[in-house]
Amino acid sequence: MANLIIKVIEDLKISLAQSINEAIKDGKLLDNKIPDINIEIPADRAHGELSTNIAMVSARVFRNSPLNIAKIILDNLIVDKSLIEKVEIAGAGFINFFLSQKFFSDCLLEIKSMGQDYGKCDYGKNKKLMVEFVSANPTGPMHMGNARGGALGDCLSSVLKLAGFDVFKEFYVNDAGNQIEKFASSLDVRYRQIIEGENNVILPEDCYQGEDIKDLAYEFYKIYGEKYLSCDVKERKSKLVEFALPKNIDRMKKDMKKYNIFFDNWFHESLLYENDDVNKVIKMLSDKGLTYELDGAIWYKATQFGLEKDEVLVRKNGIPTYFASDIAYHYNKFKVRNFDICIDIWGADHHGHIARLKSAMESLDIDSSKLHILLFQFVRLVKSGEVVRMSKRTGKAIQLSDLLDEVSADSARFLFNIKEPNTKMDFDLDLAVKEDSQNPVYYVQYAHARICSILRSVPDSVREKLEKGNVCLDVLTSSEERQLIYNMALYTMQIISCARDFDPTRITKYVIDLATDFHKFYNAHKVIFDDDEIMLARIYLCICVKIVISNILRLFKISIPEHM
RNA sequence: GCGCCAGUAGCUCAGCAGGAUAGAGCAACUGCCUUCUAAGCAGUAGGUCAGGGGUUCAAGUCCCUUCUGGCGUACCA
Repeated sequence: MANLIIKVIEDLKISLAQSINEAIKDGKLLDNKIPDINIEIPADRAHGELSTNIAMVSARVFRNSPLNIAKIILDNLIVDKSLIEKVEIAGAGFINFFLSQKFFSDCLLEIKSMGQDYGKCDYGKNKKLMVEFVSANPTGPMHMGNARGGALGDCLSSVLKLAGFDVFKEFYVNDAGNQIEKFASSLDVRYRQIIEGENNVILPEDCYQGEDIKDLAYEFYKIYGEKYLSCDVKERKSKLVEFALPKNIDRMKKDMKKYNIFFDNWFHESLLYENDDVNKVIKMLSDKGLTYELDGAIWYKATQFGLEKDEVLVRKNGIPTYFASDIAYHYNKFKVRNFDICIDIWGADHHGHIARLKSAMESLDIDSSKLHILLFQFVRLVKSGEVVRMSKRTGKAIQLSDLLDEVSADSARFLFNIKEPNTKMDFDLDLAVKEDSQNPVYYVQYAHARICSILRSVPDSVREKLEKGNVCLDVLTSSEERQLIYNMALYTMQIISCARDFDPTRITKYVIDLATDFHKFYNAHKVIFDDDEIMLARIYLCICVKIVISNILRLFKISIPEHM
């Protein structure tokens, strides 16, 4: 499945290494260790399609000038002339490679023959990987942060899958512990307020203040009336939670569906309590002498591992902390379900949790480097140049569902994947609903629709020739055509680099670039015109661009319009 | 105070494992549709890459430091 450009680069590295070894053998270069050979993509195509800085990097090792070293390497260098037509030394000692017309033609043949599979590779082969994302608290509605995390997590999962990983997507439902207790108390107060009057029952400050709690209590009241007013508090609370929690979880599932996100599993935190897993990991830590009791609480000796302070595992009220159950959860991911790599996507406000979780994992003999935490910074919603905090319609804090009422899932998924996760972002509502080129998702979709339009106007006679396969691609020599082909040639490498860095946002930028290359080509050249040979080649090129663009849109679950 | 993240054109941001002359879009100005979708393209103008040191053949990119902003520093999650 080796992709053409990747193969060319690998071969080139071998050739360069051979050439250098040859020169060492001949005494032309000092017999020292050769630095790693890097092949780069020059920013300026005047410098060729590929280049290496090996002569500069090795100047010190060989105690020679970069230009001399480059000359010596070039003297011995044997490359595949059918794919690399020119090699030159430039600048301070770069060695630049110019790819042949055959390479460009072969790229198109590869794309066309792989079709929907173009971009697939085995970079992550045999690696079982989990992406856990969104994992919104089920005590309330989902917010803008969940929207960003959701788009990032889902698209990252797709990229990793394409890169060959065995990907499992999970939503962690925090349906246990302290915040459920808080949820219960909040519901309880609201329920009693309905019956006894708002002024007669006070909502404590540490309860959830949101309107959604009131709504849930009211729904409960509509069904059961005052039935649970006089019963035991504990029973009332548990009835309220039993009623409200599934409703919230259902709503999250609906929101996710609307957002085109489907999880392989919704993992309930409560399961860790039912199976006593939380107590088990606490006991494991205790058995290693890593816990102690103070003020009625059980603490983890985090300071023993260089962290700032020790952390509570079990509160004095007996309820384990989020930290404790998260240790159990990650123990489950690695030691029970045997994932090789786990990626957690968190809002940046959780970053303080990383060090202690990793520390606890190491204490449980789990290699914490297998856990990657992807942090994303906060999102602000902006409309008409102003920050929007509340929904005008409902008067409540902006929720994910409000966003999706205004903005298409296509637009939201794309725009949340434009900015690198670890930078703050303003989500521009005006831009997101705009159906023109300013909205990058339309810009890309438009390129696809344009191609479809061209393909629709291909004359039947030409279509027949195309199907017979009599296409000579060597006539695609203009700078626009070459740029377009070369960019498509790099797609698989882009996928690998995104998978390596766990960053889906580069693919978004890549497809925008590709769309630009296509629009430029479109304006510079006519596809349907009187020269059959060139027409056939350009149609073939268009088909390939359509393949790559639609592969990416499909990857990100964004619609692929044929007309716009 | 300490820790994490950020600071690039008037605005919003790219800059992919340090590479060649720092790039887009928006806003401003100028062109390109009797010809495959102008939701497009070409051009002009716009910069002390927050400041200062350092490492390197080469620094927006790495290190140190100062300044500015966000977040964290709970028996919240």
